[in-house]
Formats: sequence, C-alpha cells, structure tokens
Amino acid sequence: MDGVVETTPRPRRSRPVRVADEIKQWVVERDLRQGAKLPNEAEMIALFGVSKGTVREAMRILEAQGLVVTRTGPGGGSFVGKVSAERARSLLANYFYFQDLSISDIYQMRRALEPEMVRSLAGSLTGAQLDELEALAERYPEPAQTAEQEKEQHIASLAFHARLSDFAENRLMGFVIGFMARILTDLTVYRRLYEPPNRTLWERGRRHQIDLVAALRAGDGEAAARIMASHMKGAEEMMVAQEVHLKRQFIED
Amino acid sequence: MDGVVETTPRPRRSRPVRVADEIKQWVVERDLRQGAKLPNEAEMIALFGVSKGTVREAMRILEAQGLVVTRTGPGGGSFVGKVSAERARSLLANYFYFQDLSISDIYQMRRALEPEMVRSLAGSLTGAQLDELEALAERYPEPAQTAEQEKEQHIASLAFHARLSDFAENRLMGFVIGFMARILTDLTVYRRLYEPPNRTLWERGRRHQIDLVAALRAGDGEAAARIMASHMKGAEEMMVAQEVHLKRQFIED
DNA sequence: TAAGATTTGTTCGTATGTATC
DNA sequence: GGATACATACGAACAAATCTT
Repeated sequence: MDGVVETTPRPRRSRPVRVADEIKQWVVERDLRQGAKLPNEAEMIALFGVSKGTVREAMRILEAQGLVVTRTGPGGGSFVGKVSAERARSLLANYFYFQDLSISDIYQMRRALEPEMVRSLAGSLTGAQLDELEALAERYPEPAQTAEQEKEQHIASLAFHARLSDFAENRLMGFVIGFMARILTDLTVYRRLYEPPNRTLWERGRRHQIDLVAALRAGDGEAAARIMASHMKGAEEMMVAQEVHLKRQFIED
Repeated sequence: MDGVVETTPRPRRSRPVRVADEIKQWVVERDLRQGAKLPNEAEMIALFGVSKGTVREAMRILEAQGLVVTRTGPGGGSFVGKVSAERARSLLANYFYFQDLSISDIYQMRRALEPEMVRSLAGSLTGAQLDELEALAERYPEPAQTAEQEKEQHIASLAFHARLSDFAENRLMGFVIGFMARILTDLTVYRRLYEPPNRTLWERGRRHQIDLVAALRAGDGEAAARIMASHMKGAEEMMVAQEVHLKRQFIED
C-alpha cells in the first residue's frame, strides 16, 4: 500500500480495439451521419500512429458491428453506415444462443407486446400496407395436408407478424416483435412431425389474421388488440400441443 | 428488361468476413461451448488457406461480436466466449442510435412488460435478492434538493429496475427491460433542469418501489403487477412533465 | 475498349510482447 | 532467469476492385 492510485486492472484491450474506439469517438464528436466519409487507410495510419494491419483490424471490428462500410477504388474508402435491423437481429441472436429461451418465454413476450402494437397501429396504416397484410393473411386458403405444408404455413403466419412489426412506429417495439418472429421462423423444431394437422386450430388462426386486418382497416384499435390477444393465446396452445421446442443455432449475417 | 436473373448485388463480402463465417460454422458444427479452444493462428492459416493478417482480421470480427476471446502466451490462443449481456446491449444500442426512439416509445414498452415481469417474479425470489432490492429502494430517503440530486435519484431508481430485470427467469424479457433501463440511465437529458423537484411524485415513486418489494416478498404477483403498472404510469408522467428527451449517443463497450 | 489512377485487399518476413514452465 | 509457445504489431510489396479518361 503506497497510496498510488491503481490503474484499472481491465483485461487489457488490444490496440485494434482501442483504435476502433478512437474512430468511433472521432465519428461521434463530429456528429457524422450515415454516408459520411472516414479518413482513408493512409490517413488513419498517420492519425493514430499505428500500422496498416492494425487499422484494418480496427475497421473490421466496426464493420462487423455495422457501423462502417468500405468500398475499394477511387472515391472509395470507409463510410459511416447505418446499422441495419437485420444485422442488429443477428448480433442479438448470438447472445440468445447462450441463453436457452423457451417457447413460453417468447409467448409471454408476444402476449404482452403484440396486442399493444396493433392497438397503436390501428388507423395509421396506409391502404397499400393493409393490402399487403391481407395478401399475407390470405395465403394458404386450405388446411395443410402434410407436415411439410404445415411448416410452410407456420412460417407464412410468422411472416405476417414480422411484416406488421416493420410498420410499427415504435421502433423498439417493432424490433423486439420482429426479432421474436425471426427466432420462431429460424429455430422452431417440431417434435411430433406426423401429428395430423388440427383443422380447427388452423382455421381459427387464419380467421384471426383476416379479422385483424379488417379491424386495422376500420381503425378499431381495441378490437385489433382483442383479436391479437386471442390469436396469441391460440398460437401458444398450438405450439404447446405440437411440443415445439427451440434449437440452439447461430444466425448467419 | 431482358429476363436475365440478376446476380445478388451483395456488397461483396471481404475475405476476412468469409473466414469469420467459416470459423463460426466450424464452431457450430462441432457444437463447441464456452471455453472450448479454437485452432491457433498457424493452424487457422493452414485450415482456411489464408494469410496471418486475414486470420487476424477474422478473429477481430468474432471478438467484436463477443463470440471469441483471445489470450496470449503458452496455453493461450482463441476460445469460444459467451456473449455477455453487456456486449449485447452495446451492440443493440448501436442500432437504436440511428432510430430516434422517444420517451413515449420506451414507456409504452415498459408499461406492457414490467408489470408482467414482476407478476412472474413474485414468490420466486430468494431472501437475499429481496433484501438487495429493498436496499436499492430505500436509498435516498429524502426528496432531492438540487437538480443534481434529482438526477442521482432518478439513476438509482433505474438501477432498481435494472437489478429486477437481472432476476427475471425469462431472459428475453429481462434483457429488454434491462436494455431500456440502461438507455434511460445513459441517455436521458433534462430540459428543465431547475424545475423544483415535485415532492408528491417523488414520494409516490419511492412508495411504489417499497410496496413492490413487499408484494414480491409476499408472493402476491397480482399486487406486484398492479403496483408496477401504477409506478410506470407515474414515472412516465414525471418524464413528460420534465420534458425529458433522449440524446443520440454511441454506447461504449 | 483500354489504359491509368486511386483506394482497399492480401500476403509475407521479421520483430516484439506476454504468459507458462 | 531462461526456454518455450503463443499472440501482437510493423512494413514493404503486390493484387484486386473501381472510377475516370
């Protein structure tokens, strides 16, 4: 004990990581927006006093996070890039790869959020958006004959929810709901594949989606929320009945 | 229009990115878990037929996503790393940096989720967890005298919610709620800093947290949900009254 | 079409840092 | 302290992509 203030015993960040942070800071300080040009490699080397390899590793870090994009050739270089919803979903999926989510975890969230989303959405969708949703809801007019068809219908149904989430004005809510639809699309596995499809459950789910679009078209938020709540309940029952479970899997960029 | 199917206009993935994907796949195929050792640099070079620099850039990409960690020295090398909640939050915050979330967006989510979370939590918390929450709720027994104090109290209150979210069994719900608490902690900016603190609102918020812990201790989920719903309503009112808004800002790793 | 300019992409050799034995 | 086994960093050279003329 000699009174010297300890330097932080942080797990030593490598030089590329430090350079990446400096670049990030450089961008934020200047309030650069999407498309703004960053210094080129040679300038970065001079700016941060590191080698070309280190600069490149730093750029790859930022690129992996979606924060910059890079092009070759004259007029090329690195630019501030908008992080896409797609990339954000992938990065988040990497986290939940280690978390063992259950079907009921996801449905607890869906029950809480999706009715709320459609309540807000009622009356604010354009005719084209409503038509698109209607088209999605009206695919597969007949109940599935095979397990393969049933899986296709399930995925189509999730596409309806994903598209709906794209339209949400609340981007946080839209993102979370879209994320769940994607997880369910990519990661659901059926245990009882040869179980005969349940015609009643199928018909009710389809009815719900069509009624939902009608309620949205009419601008009736309360009705839309009610229908969605009922739909979520039915969907969860179907998942439980089919003993669906989730599979651990990295999602590709 | 000549009927030729366009090749995907993908922005050409660089070799390091491709190698990073191959490594990811290599890991998934072998179902490696946290701590498993990856081939060292020399082996990677042979395995993927690329140079050291390319391998290093690929490893940086994976490191930036939290998927691997690297140590130097004998017995060192790269290892499968568990993505931390902290890192996942940072990566997600990068996405929302470009999305212009509003206070009401966040509170629409909090109102939908936090009562549901505490409903599930009732009766399943340990004594130690409840004591910790109680301690957090009972800080700042007196109303703030200055704007600075008020900000501190606000942050302390958010810490209560963040801690609660750590305890949620539903990791998706816990993550989203913790993410919002963090956004509010890091990014809130007060417009009317010198507004005299509202003693009634402060007292009510404090009361809510204490009552909430009591309800959780009693295992009364419905009461907990009711209190949390009321608390969220009050918190939103306070934010609106103070004309709080969010600030665009990258969150550091 | 072709040539030239510009900028990133990739490789290799070498040297240094760091942790373990 | 010395040997060993790793990652880390640098610099120079060359390759590839893309834009301009």
